[in-house]
Amino acid sequence: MGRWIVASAWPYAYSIPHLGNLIGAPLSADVFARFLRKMGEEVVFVSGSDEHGTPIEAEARRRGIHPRELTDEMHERLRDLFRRFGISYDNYTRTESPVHVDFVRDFYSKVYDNGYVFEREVEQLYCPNCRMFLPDRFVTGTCPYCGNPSAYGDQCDRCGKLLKPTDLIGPRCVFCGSTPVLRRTKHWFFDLPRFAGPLEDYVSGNERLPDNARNMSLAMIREGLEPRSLTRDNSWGIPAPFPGAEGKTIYVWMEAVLGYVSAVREWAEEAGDPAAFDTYWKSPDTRAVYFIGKDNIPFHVIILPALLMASGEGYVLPYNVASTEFLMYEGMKFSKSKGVGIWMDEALDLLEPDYWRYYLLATRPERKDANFSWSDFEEKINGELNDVLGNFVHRVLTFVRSRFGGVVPDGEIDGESSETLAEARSHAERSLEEMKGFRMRRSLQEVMEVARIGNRYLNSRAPWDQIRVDREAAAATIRTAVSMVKMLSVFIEPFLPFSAEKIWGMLALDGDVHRVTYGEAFNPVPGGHEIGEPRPLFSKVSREDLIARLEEIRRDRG
RNA sequence: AGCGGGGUGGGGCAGCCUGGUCAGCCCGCCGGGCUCAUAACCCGGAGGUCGGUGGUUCAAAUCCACCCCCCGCUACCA
Repeated sequence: MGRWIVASAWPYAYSIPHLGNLIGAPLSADVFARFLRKMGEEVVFVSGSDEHGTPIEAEARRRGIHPRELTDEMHERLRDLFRRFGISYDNYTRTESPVHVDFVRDFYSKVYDNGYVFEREVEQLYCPNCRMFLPDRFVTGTCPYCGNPSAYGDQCDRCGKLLKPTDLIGPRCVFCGSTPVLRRTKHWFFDLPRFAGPLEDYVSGNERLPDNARNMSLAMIREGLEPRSLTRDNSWGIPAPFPGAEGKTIYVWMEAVLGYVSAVREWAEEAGDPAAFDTYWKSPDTRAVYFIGKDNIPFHVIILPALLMASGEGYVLPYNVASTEFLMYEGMKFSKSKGVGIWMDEALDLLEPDYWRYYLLATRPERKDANFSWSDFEEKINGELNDVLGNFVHRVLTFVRSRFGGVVPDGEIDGESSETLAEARSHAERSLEEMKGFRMRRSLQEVMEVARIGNRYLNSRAPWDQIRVDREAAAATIRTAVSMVKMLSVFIEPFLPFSAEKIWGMLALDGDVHRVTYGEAFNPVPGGHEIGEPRPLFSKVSREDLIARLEEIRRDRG
């Protein structure tokens, strides 16, 4: 039996995640965590709201409220949305959690004591009106290369040139439009370059890392790492613990990544078993898996491991960083400002979560960017989720009701039937192999294959004919088919937990489908067992209706 | 610009690492079957020579070189 930390990227507590964010981290992580639990592994699945940083501080200032008021509300909304999507966190916490704050301060004290932090004076743009230093991204002006009047201090979105904020012609504060001035300030830096060697060994030695993550990281290491600033002049954040750093806070990124660690500590303490923290984070055989979008690779493959090393605490390095490519929306990038995409709250207003879970997992951007399109959505939901899976379950269960009075007949499973069960089983088992390799789309496909086999089997056995001439044979067919439905409910559970629960309920089986292990899935349903009332699991969707309703929802919300 | 990923029948993808048994899967299309089921399910068929060129090899979608096209990333936004 193994022990796993499943970590999902922390959403920034500023806006609702869209479907691309959902599949990239929380949903993928959830499927994996549920899979591990069914494998009988020890799992702790954590994430939380990332609530510090300039955007939130600036927004709070604009509204004249304390940032915490903003993040209190957003944290609750996020927690609620994840719950409604069935994301089975063991701990969904936040960076304002006292456990996290203490952990971060303690962690960086150790890194400091170990000699990996140094201070340096830098010049940075400062907005006298907002009375705050401006990160590069928050300075706007005219691009010196292409003349784009709304280039940002880090990059011009039109010509793609990388910029420094001081390159901009006519720089302005993005919040108030004032002209920023250069000011000197002191910052504390993490001496990342000193970990180049160990990092290179770690990255090149971890052959599980996806190609994109490994290659990108190795290239960065070889090009030369630079020290990373650990502090900011923001007031909203975790106070830096370094001597002389009063008034400085820890840079959000360098702090929020530690949430993976602190969230496990908090979970262990709340469970009344503080020692479990060390068991998870400090046992060399614990496997820590991170689910992130590809834009987060450098932070998880380079900076996080370096920080963990620098602490000297013996924390386990990432076993894998399961990064996904991006999801596009009708061929365009998701964009809140342009209204391109679908957001988690809207999705739940349109359909039950398993519809989204199915589509997103079947379309998961694993090796290249994938595209959400309504026509594809309609096709997959109607043709696969509804017609293949939903209809198979329904036709089997209604047959038990109408021909056997709702009682699974005590048919002896014959040769053909046991061959079919074996075939179904081999696909089910293959789905587990795919999952171990983080190929969730194929894993899901293999589970769906069980339903396809079931449909084929029913057609070839034709129990509606059998029952007129050979009730025994019909009984065998139906008991076999019911057993396949059971197999399906267990194997589909990580992907579609709500539907799995419905199927399990209609089968009226004992226990909890979320806890039952894969091994149990293969035990045939005994003859004489009475099932519940079958109800269709899904219904077909119409993209015109959905699009129209989405527009309605947006109108209502203003 | 550098780096990474991708280009396979009408659409969406797998196969490529470990060359031959690979041209596969889902959808769509055409034809047929069935009627237990949510006009669902099942069977058969047409359709691709695997972005281009050149090479390695007895043999290449699969290895090598060069070229073309699409997308993304490039670290102090989170």
